[in-house]
Amino acid sequence: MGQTPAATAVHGTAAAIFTAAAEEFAAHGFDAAGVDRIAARASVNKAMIYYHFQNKRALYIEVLRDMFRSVGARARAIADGPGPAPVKLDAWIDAVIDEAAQRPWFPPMMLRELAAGAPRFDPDTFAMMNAVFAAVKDVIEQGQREGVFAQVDPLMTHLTIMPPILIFFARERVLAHNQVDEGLAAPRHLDEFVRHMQASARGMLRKDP
Amino acid sequence: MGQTPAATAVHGTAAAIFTAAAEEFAAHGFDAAGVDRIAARASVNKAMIYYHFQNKRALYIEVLRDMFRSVGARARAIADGPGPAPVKLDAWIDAVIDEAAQRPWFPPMMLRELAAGAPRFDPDTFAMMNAVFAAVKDVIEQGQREGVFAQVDPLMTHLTIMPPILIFFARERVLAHNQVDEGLAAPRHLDEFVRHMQASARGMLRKDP
DNA sequence: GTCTATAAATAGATAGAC
DNA sequence: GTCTATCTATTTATAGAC
Repeated sequence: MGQTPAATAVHGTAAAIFTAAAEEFAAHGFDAAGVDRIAARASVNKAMIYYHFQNKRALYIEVLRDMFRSVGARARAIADGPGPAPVKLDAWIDAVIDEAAQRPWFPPMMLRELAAGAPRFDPDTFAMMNAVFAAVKDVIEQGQREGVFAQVDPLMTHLTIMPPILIFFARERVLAHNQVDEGLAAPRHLDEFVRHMQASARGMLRKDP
Repeated sequence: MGQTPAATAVHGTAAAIFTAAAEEFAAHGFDAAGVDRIAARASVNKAMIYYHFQNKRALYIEVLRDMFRSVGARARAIADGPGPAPVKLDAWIDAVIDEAAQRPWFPPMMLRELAAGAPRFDPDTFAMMNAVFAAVKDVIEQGQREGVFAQVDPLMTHLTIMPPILIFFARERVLAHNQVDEGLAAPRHLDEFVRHMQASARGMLRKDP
C-alpha cells in the first residue's frame, strides 16, 4: 500500500493503477482526474484503487515522489562526485531530461502542480523536490568558487533551466493534439534538445566577456 | 457577447464575469473550474454567464486571447521598430513580464493549457499565439544578420525564454500556498527578475567566446 | 437583463458479499 | 484481493417567469 516503486518496471495490480493514474493525472490534472477513468485505464475495479491506496490524493503524491526520488538520487551523486562544475552541469541536465523522458506523465503533472501553487505538496514531498535544487546549487557554487561560473543566483538559474525542460515534453502533446503547420512545429530529437539546454545553461553561467 | 475587452479596466456584468472566470480558471484549470464558483466570485447569477457568453469554453478562450492580443501587439511593434536586436530583445522580455504581471491569471492558465496539450485552442487562438513567436523570431534573425547573435534556433530559444517567465509568476502562488523556509524561498522583485531574464537571454544568444 | 428551479449526468468514496 | 451496488454531492446547462 503506497509502496509502489519505479512505476512501469513493476507488475501487478498496484503498478497498473500507478501507471493509469499517472496518465490520467497528466491528461486532466488532479481535480479533474477521474477515479473511474483511472480504474478503466488500469482495467481494474474502482474499489481496488481504494484498497491499494489511501485515496486519490495519496496516489497522486506517490506518482510525483517517484520522479523526485529518482532525480534527487542522480543529482546528489553528480554533485558529490568528481569533476569540474561545467561537466557536472551538463551531466545534471542530461540526467533530468533522461528521467523525464522515462516518465512522460511527469512534466504535465509538474506544470499543473506549479500552476496551482503546489497545494498538494506535503512537507516531505516538498523536501524531496528541494533536495534536487540543493544538488544543483552545490554544482553552481563549486563552479563559482573555481572561477568558471559567473556570480549568478543559483535559485534563479535553476528556475530558468528547469521550466523549458518541462515545457519541451509538454510541447509534444501540443503537437499531437493540434494540426500545427508553422510556429511551434519542427519536431526535435531528444539529443538535440539536451545539447541546446546544455549550451543555454553554459551561456547563462558564462562570465562576462 | 464575447466582446469583453482588456479585462479589469472595464466595468459591468460581463467584465465581472471575465475577471472571476480568469481567477477560477487559473486556480483550478478548465476542466475543474466551476461555473457555479465563477458566478459566486463575480456575484452574479449563474444564468448570466450563459447570457453573456456562449459557454464555459468560449469564456475560457476569451480570457486567453486577451493576453495574446496585448502581447502580440507589443511584440510586433518592437520587432518592426528601430534599434539594434539586443535592445529589442530586452524590450520584448520587459514587455512580456509587464503584461503577465498585469494578468496574474495568465501564467497559471497557460501552464495548465500547455500541460494538457492545448486541446482548447482553436486555429484563430493558435495563430494569435504564433504571432508572438513570429515577432521574436524576427528580432533574433535580425541579430543574426547583424552578426551580434549566435546561430541558435529561434524556436528553441523562444521556448527557453518563455517558460521561466510563466513559472516565475506561478511560483508566487507556491510560496503563498506553502510554508517554505528554504530552497524555493527568497522572494524577488520584478525588476530583478526582468534583469535576470534579459541577462540569461543575452547569455544564450552570445556568440562563442 | 436577471432570477428560480430543475434536468441529466457524473463525481469520490464505501459497505458488504464472495 | 476482487467484485456489485449505492450514497451523497456536485456538475454544466437550460426552461421559463418576471
